[in-house]
Amino acid sequence: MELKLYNSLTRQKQVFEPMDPQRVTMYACGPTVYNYVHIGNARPAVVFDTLYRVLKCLYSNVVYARNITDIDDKIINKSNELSQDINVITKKYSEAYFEDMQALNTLTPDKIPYATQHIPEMIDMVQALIDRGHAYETDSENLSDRGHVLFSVPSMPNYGQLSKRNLDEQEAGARVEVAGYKQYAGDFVLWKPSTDNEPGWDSPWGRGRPGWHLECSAMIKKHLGETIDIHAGGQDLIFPHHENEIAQSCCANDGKALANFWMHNGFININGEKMSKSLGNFRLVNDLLQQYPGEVLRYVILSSHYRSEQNFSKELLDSAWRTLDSLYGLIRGLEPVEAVLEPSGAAFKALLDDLNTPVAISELYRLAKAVNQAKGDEQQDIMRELAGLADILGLLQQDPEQWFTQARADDQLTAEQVEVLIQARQQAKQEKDFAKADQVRQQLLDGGVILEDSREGTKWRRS
RNA sequence: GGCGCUGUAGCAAAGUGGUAAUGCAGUGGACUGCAACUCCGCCAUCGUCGGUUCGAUUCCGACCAGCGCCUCCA
Repeated sequence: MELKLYNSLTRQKQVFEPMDPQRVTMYACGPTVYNYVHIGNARPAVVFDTLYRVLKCLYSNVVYARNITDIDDKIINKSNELSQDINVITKKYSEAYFEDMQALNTLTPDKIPYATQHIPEMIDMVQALIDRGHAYETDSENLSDRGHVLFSVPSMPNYGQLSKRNLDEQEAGARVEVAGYKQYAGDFVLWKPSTDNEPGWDSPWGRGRPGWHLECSAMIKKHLGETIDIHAGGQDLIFPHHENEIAQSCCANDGKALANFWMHNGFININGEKMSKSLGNFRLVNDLLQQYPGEVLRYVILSSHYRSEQNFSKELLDSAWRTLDSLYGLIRGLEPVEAVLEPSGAAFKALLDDLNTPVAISELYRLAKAVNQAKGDEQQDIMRELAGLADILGLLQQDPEQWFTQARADDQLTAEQVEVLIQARQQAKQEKDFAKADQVRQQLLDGGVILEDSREGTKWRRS
C-alpha cells in the first residue's frame, strides 16, 4: 500500500516515502490573524487535515504543525484602524479561527506555533544567513531605510526551484516600486525596523520585527526539523512565500532541503470570480456557519479534488446539504456501530492516490446503497465500513437525531411544537381522518418540517 | 514578456487508449391512506479542427474560450 502525492517541486505524482517512518512531519501555512477567515482559507485546512488523517492511518507517529501568524503589517494596520491593542486583535481572531476549524471537523494539529513566540529563533536564522553571506543589512543614507536585513537572492544559485521562475526574466518592479535600499530587485525582507509605536523586538540590527517568510522557516526548524516530509499551502503561496522559505531555510541550514514534498491546493472562486476585496465577495466561514452546518462546508471542499479550482455557490452548498441529509437519514435508522476502516477498500485506495476525495465520497454512496439493500449482520458489517470511511473523511461526525432536528436561526416551530403536532396527526391517522392528518402535515411543512413515517413511528426533520 | 491551469450531462465532479464513476436536480415505476424515506429504471459521446492508432474523451498539434501566479493573498 503506497501513498502517492503530487509534488509541486517535481510537478508529478510521486510515491511518498518519509525520511523516518517513526516520525512523519508535515507543515501547513496557517492564517494571519487580523480578520475572520474566508472559505478559501478553509480549503487547505480541510484538505490537509484529511491528508493528516490518511497519514495517521499509515504511520504511527505523524507530527503536523500549522502556524498562527500573529505579527504582520496587516495586523498592525488593523490595530491602528481600530485603536485596539494588537494582542486583543490576534487573540480574538485566532480564537475565532480555532472555532471555525472545529466546526469544519479538523483535528487539532500537534503543534500550533505562534510567530511572536519564536523571535529568538528567527533572529538566529537571520544571523546565520548574514554569516553565510546570504543576507545583508541595509546601510542607507536615508534614515528610514536603515535597519532592514534583506535576503540576497543572487547569493543562491538555484533560487526559483519551486516556482520555476528566473527572476531576471520577470518584469521586476513592473507592478511594485523597488525599494531603493535593495541590492537586487528580488531581494526580500528578513527583518524590518519598527517605529516606537509599532511592535518590535531588540535585535543585533536594532528594534524591529520579522518578515513574513522568515516566520515559517524558523518555526519549522524548531518544531519539525531542518528538512520535513511535507510542506503544504495554497497555490498562491508558491511564489514568493514558499520560494523564499526554501531560500532561507536551505541557505541557513547548509544546503539541506526544506521539504521533500510540496503540496498546494487550488483556489476557491465565488460564482466564477476570484474572491477579492474589490469585488466584495468574500465568504467568511463564520458567516457561512450561521446558515450551514460545518460539515456541509467540509463536504463541499472535499467533493472536488484539492488541486483543482473550485467554484463556490449557494446551489453547491444546498445540494451538499441534501446529500448529507440522505447519509444521515441512513444512520438515523440504524443502531450505532463501531467504525472500521477497510484499507483494501476502493475508498482508501482513492485517498492514497493523491488524496482523491471525490472518489472516496462516491464510495460513501455505494456503501450507503449497499446498507439499504442488506439485512442483519451483513448490514452491520457494511455500516461499520461506511462509518470508518466517514471518519477518515471527517464526515458524519454528528449525532443523526441532532443533525435533523437541531434548532436553526429561521425556525418557525420549536421541537416541542413539532412533537405536539405529530401527536395530533397520529391521533387523526388512527381515526382514519386523513384529511385532518394531511392538514397537520401541511402545517408542519409550512413551518419547515418534513415528516417520515415508518414502522417504528414518525421521524421529522427540518427542511 | 515569464511560469502554469482549466474546458466532461441542467448543476457539481471522477476517470480511462477500447465507446464515460458518483451526487444533486429532473423523470418513469415499486412501496405508502396520500406523502416522505428507500428500492428498481431512464437521463452525456467528454470545447473545435486535424494527426498518431485497428480503435481517442483519454496521446500529439493547432485553434477557440476561460483562468491563476509574477505585489499582500489559501
